[in-house]
Amino acid sequence: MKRFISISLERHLIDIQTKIASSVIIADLFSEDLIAGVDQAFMGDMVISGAVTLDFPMKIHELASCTLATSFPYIPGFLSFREGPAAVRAIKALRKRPTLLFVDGCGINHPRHAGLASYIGVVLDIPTVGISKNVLCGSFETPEEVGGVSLLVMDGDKVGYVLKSRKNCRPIVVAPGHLVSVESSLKLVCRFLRNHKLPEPCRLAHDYVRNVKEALRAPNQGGFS
DNA sequence: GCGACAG
DNA sequence: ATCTTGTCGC
Repeated sequence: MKRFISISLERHLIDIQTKIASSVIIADLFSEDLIAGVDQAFMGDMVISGAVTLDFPMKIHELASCTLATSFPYIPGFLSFREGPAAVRAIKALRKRPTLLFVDGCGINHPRHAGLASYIGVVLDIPTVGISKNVLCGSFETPEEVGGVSLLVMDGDKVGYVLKSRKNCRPIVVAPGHLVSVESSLKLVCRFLRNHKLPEPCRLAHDYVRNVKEALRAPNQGGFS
């Protein structure tokens, strides 16, 4: 395999992640007043982030997006430096600040306990939960039954869960990002599951960012020009 | 040393 | 993540 960044830059980024991790608080200090989800898409050398806030019946309340030039390659363990900046700006663009944010990516279930969800949570000081479709690190047993859950462990510590959220779908990984306990991260995800593999905040943010991307690729094809 | 490796 | 049609299973 090839190196994408220098040893010195990697060391610097690891320092940043170590600081992020030291700022992370794993405890229930959140409210469910305004739930939100954020997700990113790529088009050429652009990163597009879409943030959505939800209303009571889990419907979209507000949308905001941010498109930036991609400034960092994808390197496992360093995703926050690639997607974090755009995500932070998309969330800041929301008129109402979320009180709980669902992020597509790892939380404390990360080599340095500083995944994208933790990064966004600390930078914005907003409670976050990380949801990923694949395991980056940690050991676990694969749940087979729908609704089945197993602990995700790292060095003897519980850092999250692997959840079989829907039939015929691979299990998803859930972990706290910031200001949410390990137990609550799972309860929250289960509470916002609605017959899909991913919880509504993530699914709606994903749909939204895909629409933003399509609109950028085909300007004026949405009518009213 | 070898393999794994969020999106 | 992204490139992509049909297709198998609920």
